Amino acid sequence: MEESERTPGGVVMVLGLEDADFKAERKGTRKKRQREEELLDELSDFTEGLLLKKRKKMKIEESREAGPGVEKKRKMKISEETVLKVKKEEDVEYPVSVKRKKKKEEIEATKAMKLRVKEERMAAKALKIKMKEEEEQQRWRWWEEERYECGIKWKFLEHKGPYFPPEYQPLPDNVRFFYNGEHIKLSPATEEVALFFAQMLDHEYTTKDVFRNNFFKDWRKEMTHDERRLIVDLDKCDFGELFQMHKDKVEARRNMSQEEKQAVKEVNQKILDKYGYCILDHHRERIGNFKIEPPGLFRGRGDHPKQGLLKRRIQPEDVIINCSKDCCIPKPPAGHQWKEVRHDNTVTWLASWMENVQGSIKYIMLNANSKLKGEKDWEKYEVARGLKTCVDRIRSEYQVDLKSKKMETCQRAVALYFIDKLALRAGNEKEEGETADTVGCCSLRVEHITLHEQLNGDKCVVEFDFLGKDCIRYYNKVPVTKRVFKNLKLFMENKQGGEDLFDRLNTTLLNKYLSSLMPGLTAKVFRTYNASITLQQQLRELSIKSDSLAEKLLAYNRANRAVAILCNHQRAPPKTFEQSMANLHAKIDHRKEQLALARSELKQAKKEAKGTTDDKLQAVLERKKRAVQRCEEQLLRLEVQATDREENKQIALGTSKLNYLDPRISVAWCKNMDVPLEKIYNKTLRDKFAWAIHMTNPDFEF
DNA sequence: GTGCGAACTTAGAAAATTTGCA
DNA sequence: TGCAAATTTTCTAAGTTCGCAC
Repeated sequence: MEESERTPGGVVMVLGLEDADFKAERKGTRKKRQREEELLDELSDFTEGLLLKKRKKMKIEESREAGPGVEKKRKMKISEETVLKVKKEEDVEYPVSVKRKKKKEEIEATKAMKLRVKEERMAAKALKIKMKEEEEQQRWRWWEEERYECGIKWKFLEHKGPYFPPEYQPLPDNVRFFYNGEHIKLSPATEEVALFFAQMLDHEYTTKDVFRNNFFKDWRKEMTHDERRLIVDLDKCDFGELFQMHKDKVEARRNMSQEEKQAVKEVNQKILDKYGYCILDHHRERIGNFKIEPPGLFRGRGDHPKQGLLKRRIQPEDVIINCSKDCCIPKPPAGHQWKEVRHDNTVTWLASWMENVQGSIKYIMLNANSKLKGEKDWEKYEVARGLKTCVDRIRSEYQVDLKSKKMETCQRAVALYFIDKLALRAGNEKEEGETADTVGCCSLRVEHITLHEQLNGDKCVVEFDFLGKDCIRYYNKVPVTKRVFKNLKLFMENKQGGEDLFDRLNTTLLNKYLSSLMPGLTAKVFRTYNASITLQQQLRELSIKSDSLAEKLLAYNRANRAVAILCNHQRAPPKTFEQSMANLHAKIDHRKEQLALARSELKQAKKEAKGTTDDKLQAVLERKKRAVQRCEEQLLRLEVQATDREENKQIALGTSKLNYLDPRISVAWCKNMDVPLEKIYNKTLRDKFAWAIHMTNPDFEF
């Protein structure tokens, strides 16, 4: 929901008026409004840094004065629009008999209305600026405060406990389950789990044997004695009516009226207001995941041996609460008790419970924009920057170690070479049969690499092919040094495909060695370092200050993409990709035609205006020039968009932006390139990286 | 030294919401 | 205005790292 809409009373009214007037303006209005808002945001951003709490009022005045360029631009735009509109109205031919007086009155009335609209719009904008300022002032600038002593995460923590999903509501009688063609009324517990399966019938999971078998095994555990005796074959189960009911519900939700949607929104907002925030050291902080995970079927990725098992419903009796001793302890739901209430300020979680499928602990933690997460994030990038100062030394050291006679040292050097060069993950050992078979660097097996003395003109090429985190395939052909190649041959000698490539190495040993080279250095720091340094280098290479905004953004995305490729951040190509690409190309063709037309009209106008000083003809000429320019810009934007989208087909940019790229590089780039930060960071990212936005100068270097 | 649990970060999919266009 | 596409947010699985117990 828009911030301004959330405010009760006046704001809604003002915005409502504005909207009504905009409707009257018809086509292109939304774009205009957006452009105006962008200008407004620019103005607001420009002033934000100047504001101080105590001088708020005075500063608002100052800020208006501080941005004359922007203000001028905005004013020019508005007056331009007014001129255009009046012009348009003037173009309308009135019957000769129409009284001039009436026309004059109408023009006056229109002018007055426009003035009113303008004033209202200005008022709404001023309010928006004010709200943004207030939000900024309310922001906890934790990065300006002193840090707590080692290990202490907070001194006061209060919250309402987690939000529990609603209890199961049994199916209505007209939704029936059939076994072997016969209608069976299931007990509530059996029915609930049946519905978990039915809801997934349009998902590939329910076609997989492992998923089906696991589900059936766990489902039978929920059945009554009689049900268990009767239902012995999943293939004889007919969930059709349950599935249909689910589909109908989804459809109904999609087709809800505006009022119904609003009502749902309000309910969710209330839940968020109550459970979604906590008080941490006198500041209200947003909680990241305040809801207990609802029961369902386990969706392990790839060939996960446990997919389909029942994730059982979590009760308050399973939940440990963590908060201050002296706070208002959260109350468990009526008739229930917490498993435990503890007061451990050396950890950041608010609540935790043990999950039944993998036996791991789940936590309720703070949002990424919180102090606790932000401080850690900042620290992460500082450690990565620290690596920059000693990476040359470390690299020469592992080059030397590649020649070591000691197998352990030699393997460590090759592994580190891969981690550094290819940004591979550390690769912990995993328990067989508990998870999908995925690997990282240290857990690579002989079967995951193929050595080529020669490949496509390159010497000493290593071909990698393995499943990494989330079962994402890593496939790469990399030329390596002769020494690395020779070592790999040695490591693979007399080994079967299923054996470990680095049999003398694990992540503990590797990280122990790394931490001896630099405090805080672990394998994953190399990923952060290489990602950030790549972004910085690519931005320097690709961006040109005189480029258009669209071209600058393409350069940024390309730099971002280089990192995503390095880190192997993939996504499934969108299902509608081909179609949407075709649509975009059709649009480009259409725009090209328009441009050709605009150009020929301009040519004609030039011809007509040549040698005359006729104001009307000159005005037409100017208009045609503008039209051509507009068309050219739009075409360029579309073409850039097409390139960007094509290059991005299977690559996920978000992960690196969120987790690997030092935000200060991006902030500094925006400042240097005069690119509004909003173009590359959405609201969530701006919130998460508030610390970086606040502290970064244009000359920042990673 | 090693096995394991706890705590935390990183990840893509799916759902929800917003935007753009005819 | 309604639909489709794009973007953002939510969800939770799947990693990494660290410290403790034996």
